[in-house]
Amino acid sequence: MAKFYITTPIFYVNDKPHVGHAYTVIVADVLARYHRMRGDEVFYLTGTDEHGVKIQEIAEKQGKQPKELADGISAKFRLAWDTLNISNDGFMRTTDAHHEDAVRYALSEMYKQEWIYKGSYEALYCVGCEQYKMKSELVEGKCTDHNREPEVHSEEAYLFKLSHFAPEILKRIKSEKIKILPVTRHNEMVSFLELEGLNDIAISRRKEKVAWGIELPFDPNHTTYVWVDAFLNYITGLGWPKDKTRMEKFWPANVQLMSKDILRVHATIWQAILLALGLETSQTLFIHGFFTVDGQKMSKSLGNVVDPMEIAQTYGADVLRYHLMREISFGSDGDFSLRRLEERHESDLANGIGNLVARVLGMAEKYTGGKVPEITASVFSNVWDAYGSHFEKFQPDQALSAVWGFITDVDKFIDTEQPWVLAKTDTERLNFDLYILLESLRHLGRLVWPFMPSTAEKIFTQLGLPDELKVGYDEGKKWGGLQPGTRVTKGEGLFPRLIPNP
RNA sequence: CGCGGGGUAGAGCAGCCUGGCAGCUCGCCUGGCUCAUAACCAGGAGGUCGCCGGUUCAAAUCCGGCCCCCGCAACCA
Repeated sequence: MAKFYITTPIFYVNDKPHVGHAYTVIVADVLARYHRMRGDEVFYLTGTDEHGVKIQEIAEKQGKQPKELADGISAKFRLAWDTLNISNDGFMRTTDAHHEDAVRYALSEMYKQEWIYKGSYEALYCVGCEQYKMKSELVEGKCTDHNREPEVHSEEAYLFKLSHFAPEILKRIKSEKIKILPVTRHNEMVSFLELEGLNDIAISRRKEKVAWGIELPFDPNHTTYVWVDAFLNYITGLGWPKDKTRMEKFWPANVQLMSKDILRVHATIWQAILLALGLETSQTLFIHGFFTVDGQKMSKSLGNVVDPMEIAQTYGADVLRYHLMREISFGSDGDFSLRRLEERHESDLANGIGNLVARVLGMAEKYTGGKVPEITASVFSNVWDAYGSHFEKFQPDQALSAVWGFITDVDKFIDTEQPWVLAKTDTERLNFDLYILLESLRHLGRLVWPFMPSTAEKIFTQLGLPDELKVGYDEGKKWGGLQPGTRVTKGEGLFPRLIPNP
């Protein structure tokens, strides 16, 4: 039995989840469920990143302790993922005690081996604000509030010997030992490393500056900065360093999903930390794009941030899952639009899968009293081959396309066979066709399960197959799994139209 | 010369890596069917694949140049 370990980034708890977070988590969920369906032993990890000066500041503004703030937002993420039916096996919080212990352990180890050394860090201090600034907060090198260049303060810090690992990392990326997908991202990283290389980076801040963080075990005046803390979740989530069996079974991760903005740090700093700790590097980094909303950048100031909870509550989790997986070509940027979501709901879900299921079960009730006929037969080309190969190539959107092609084939079959005529003229052929149709719905349920788990379960219920998910992958994709005599019932429509036609 | 993505039918997108009849969804037109959530099926109209040049028997696809749009600029998925 193969293992499959998949991770999403851990999300920063400065605000509640938005549709971009949801997208990453849904993609990971679809891949995780697909591998579970195949019978692989799966571990799916997500979580929240909770330390740092920003959290400290937001908490102060709200008159809260940082931990209190983090608890609240972290809970919102978990609730959102429950609502979206995300099947993660672990949820890491960087404030979990065993994570903090592990981070201290990692820091000590790296310090002992001199991968971490004392040096200095150049901080930018704006006298006007009386605050340190990030490079990203400056416009043309100036503080936006005071229109002046910040002073450069040199500050004691601990540095990580990232530069040492650059050649090895480049080698591994080139040889695809660390595989970066899609190809354009691989090329991007290779040229970045070849042209610019890597400098050592500061991994600590003075405690008076960033109090909300994990103290360095070898210097209580410093807390560790985001890198060591956040990245380690990918292995502390497996119980590292204590739980050796789980670590040995699942590490290295088969797929680490992320969006393009954090590729660089994952392909460099994170891999270097692993090397420094004597661990295997990641197998695959899969990079997806960003969303715009109705063609515009999603931002708080524009007020167009999409809340996945609202969408799920209005339309249903499966509708959002389907839409995101189908609409966005996996790996590239995409646009999120409610109008498109509603369009897809009507055409693909209501008219497509919803109508087909109702159509077939309606006929079964009408013509055979809801009993699966005694005849078994197959006519459709094997949709499973295309489906599986798309998944192997990390193209879940293509896999979905193949499933919808299958739906069209079944609709076509009904039109060609005209069961409503056969009902009057040829009972044997009618039964033959009905078996094919009902069995097709069983396959449809299985195909759709990784994407839309609730919908799949509804289909199985209507087909009288409560235990269908317990059937193994190879067994389940064979034709003829539906037993003659099974009692089927046309239940509630899967996706009632939002706008009934006149 | 900072990095990257994009410009393909009225709208939204795929195809480009690995050249070989330009494809999908929505919308529109015509026809069929009546089992189904007025759903389904067939046929059709609609595109100088941003512009210019090159390579090639053959270019949306490869190469060079230009124009326009959009992100990012080592913690916003």
